[in-house]
Parts: sequence; structure tokens; C-alpha cells
Amino acid sequence: MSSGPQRPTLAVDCVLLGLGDEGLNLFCLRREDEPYLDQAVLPGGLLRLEETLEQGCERLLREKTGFLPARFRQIGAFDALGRDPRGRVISSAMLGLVNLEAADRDAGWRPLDAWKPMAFDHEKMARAGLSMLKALIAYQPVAFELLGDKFSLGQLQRAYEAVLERPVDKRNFRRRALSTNCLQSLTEHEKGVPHRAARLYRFDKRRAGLKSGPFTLV
Amino acid sequence: MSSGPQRPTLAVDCVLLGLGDEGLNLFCLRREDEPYLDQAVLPGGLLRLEETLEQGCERLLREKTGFLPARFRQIGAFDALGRDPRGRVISSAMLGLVNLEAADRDAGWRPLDAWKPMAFDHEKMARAGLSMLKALIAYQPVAFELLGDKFSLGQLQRAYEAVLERPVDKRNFRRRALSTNCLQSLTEHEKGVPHRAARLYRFDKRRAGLKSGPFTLV
DNA sequence: TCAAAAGTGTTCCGAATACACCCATGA
DNA sequence: TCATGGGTGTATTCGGAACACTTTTGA
Repeated sequence: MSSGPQRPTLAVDCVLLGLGDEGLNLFCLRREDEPYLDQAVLPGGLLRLEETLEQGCERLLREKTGFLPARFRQIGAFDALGRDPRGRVISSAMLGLVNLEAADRDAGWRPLDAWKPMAFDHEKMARAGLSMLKALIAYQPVAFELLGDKFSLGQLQRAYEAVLERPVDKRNFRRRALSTNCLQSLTEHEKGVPHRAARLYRFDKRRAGLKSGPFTLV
Repeated sequence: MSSGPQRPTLAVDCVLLGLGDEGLNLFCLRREDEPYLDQAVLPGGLLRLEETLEQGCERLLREKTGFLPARFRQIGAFDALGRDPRGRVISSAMLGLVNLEAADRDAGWRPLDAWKPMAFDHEKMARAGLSMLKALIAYQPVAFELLGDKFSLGQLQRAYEAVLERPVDKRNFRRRALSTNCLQSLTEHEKGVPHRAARLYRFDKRRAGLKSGPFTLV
């Protein structure tokens, strides 16, 4: 298997999304070489022989950034001929959701549109990741991955609104969120806010696993 | 890019599904070599340098079978370490829907369960393809890819029932199917059936593209 | 006392579901 | 004439959507 004909090389690129002050933010780096010098790129690189896609993402993010999402999801393979002028590389785009409350809010995080134009086909990847997240959030409890361990219902709602890019009715949202039974109500409340402090909740994976139907919070 | 460290090799494997007499059928071949000699395998193989995943699927199916689906969808990359004992290969599983009415109904088509055990991780791939199809059919007009150009509403319903693995109410189904406005009613009817001949329909892509919401036929 | 977000129920409407009989045809 | 699938409407139920005011807190 080592001396056959030339084969495509396999890479991974990470679409990292987090909650900014005004909607979702995407993490990018700046290209430091040609081609696409100075343009925005997703963090990524070639996959090594004995690692999985997820392990590759983790290694590359450790090299290039200071954070890791809880998990990665495959967005899909980007395989167009000529997508990388340096050679024949097929890249598996991976979606990672990051809690930005604590993470270093450096200039690497910006709204998707603020990064244009992006190098290679990375803009396509980012858009695919975004629309995957939009589809996912309707039937899987993924919004929690964007938040900290403890969160208020208001924060959870803002996460949904950021992903769906539309406002959500507060009362309907709260009723349905609580009726999923996967929110563990804490006695603790917010601190240091200039208004009434909201009750905090924790996401309870065990109880979330029980339901089989769509995760209809919206 | 030609003399760097060893990299994983990229392959494609096709999960081909078609409508059998009793539910969905899967196409498989028999392994003719070790490992997994004589077990069922999905048609697939290594990707060449200058081809896309879809082009690779088409080439491999032309070599190994007598039919091609209208299009392929990516199911996902299967990347577990050790999934192929012959070497480090990562495979992109691809879903293809085939109209079996005309295609050569050879022994390559059987219900999914009839193929067990399957070689490599191909059983996982097949199950992933099936559940992808189940998810897809609820909001995209994919059932038509399993049928011929012209079909009766009964056939369409049986396609849905096969994919969803549950019966569907006839009157509700017909009402909703017709209300999608993507069915072009023909004057033509079935021929040679031992009962009342059903009206035939054609799928109208143009009209299907207009709707944005979920394709709720079920 | 003001600003800002938390918290709380009810009504309405549309979509999904359940359900049974007659019709046309070829064998 | 019988067996087989084609073809047709209505009533009910459930879930989603719309909607406004009071409460709490820190500044």
C-alpha cells in the first residue's frame, strides 16, 4: 500500500462556532503564506497516518489555538478538483461548538460575514457548518455546547436565537424548554447583573437521552 | 507533497438502496480475497488522484455493477483506527438510491439483515445510510429516486412505507402528496395489473424547488 | 425611580391523525 | 363473481404561535 499510484491527501478543517455578543461567531486564522496570503482560513491541516479525524482536529487545535470544543461532528468532505492549488487534497470539514464565555476572546472570533473573503473553499465549509447547526438544533440538544455548565433560560434562548437567526417567543420557549425535562433546576442564581438575577440551570444528559422524538425547542 | 510522511489513504464505499418486494434492499458483493473472504461487502475502492468522491463511485460501480444511481450523497467518513486490516484507509460512505424496477434484479439485492455478517465496518455504513435516508425522506423529495419516471401514488406510498418501516394511512398520504404540488398528474394509467389500473404521476422538480419548509409527506 | 431583564397562562389556529366504504379491473 | 388494490371526506386531537403585564434588582 506504500508504493502504488498517487492518491489524494486527506485533511481536516475545523468550523468552530461560538456565541458572540451579537449572534454566532466563527474562529479563523490569517494565512501566513501564499496562496491566499493574509486571508482568513479555518484552522486545519493534513491528517497523520494513525489518527482519526477527531484526533487530527484536536492535535491541530492544540497547535494553533488555546481551546477545544467538547466534541466534533463531521460536516462533510470537500472534494472539488482544484480546491487547493498546492496539490490534490480532500478535506473533511468538522464542526465544533465552543463556549466563549471563558475562552480567550481574542480577535480570532468574529461574525461569519466579517471574515470574507476566505481562503480556499473555507467559506463554503463555514456556511455548511452553520446550516448543519441550524438543522441539528431543531432536534438535538446542541445549544448547551455553546454555553457554560450553568446557564439561565435567557442565555439558552439567546443561543437558539443566534443559531436560528430569528427571535423566539420567550414564554413559548420557556414552557417547552422546561417540558423537555433535561434541564436541572439549580437553587443558584446569576450574580453581578444590573437587573433581576435569573435562576440557573444545568443540562442533564441522562434525562435528555430518554426522549426519542425530535428535540423541539423551536 | 509527494515525499512527505505517510498519510491515510482515502476510499469510497457505496451504500446502494432500492425497493424490493418486501421493504428496502441493499446491494452487496462477495469478498473474493482475504480478509473477510466470502463475506458481503459494499462496492467500493480507493480513490484516484484526480477524481471527486462522486466520480470515484461512478467509476467503481461501472467496474463492478450494471447500474448507477441518479446521484450520490455523502453519509460520512469512517475513520476508526484498524478498520481495515490491510492498511490505514479512511473511507467516505456514499448513499445511492436506485430504481430497481428495470435494473438487473440479480442476487446482489437483498434486505439489509440478509447480508450479515458484513466485511470491515460495512454493516455500520449500511445502517448509517439507512438512517440517513429515513431522516432525509421526511423533508426532502427523495422517494422519487427509488421509483421510475412514472409511478402511481400506491407505489409512492409503498416507497415511504419501506423507508420508514411502518404503515402509512392511505388517505392522509394521498392528500398530502397531491398538496405538495410537485406531482404532475398524467392521463396515462398502469397496464397489466390484475385490478383497477392506477393513474400515473411524474415528479416535477421545478415545482418541488419552490417550497422551502419541510417536505412533510409523513 | 428608572432601566433592564426575569418570570408567568390562555386563546387560537392549522396540521396530523383516525377512520370505512364503493369502484374498476382482470382472472 | 371474486379478489385485489384504487380512489375518496370528515371529525377530532394535539402542538405551535400569538400575545402583555408584573416582579426583582442594581445603578
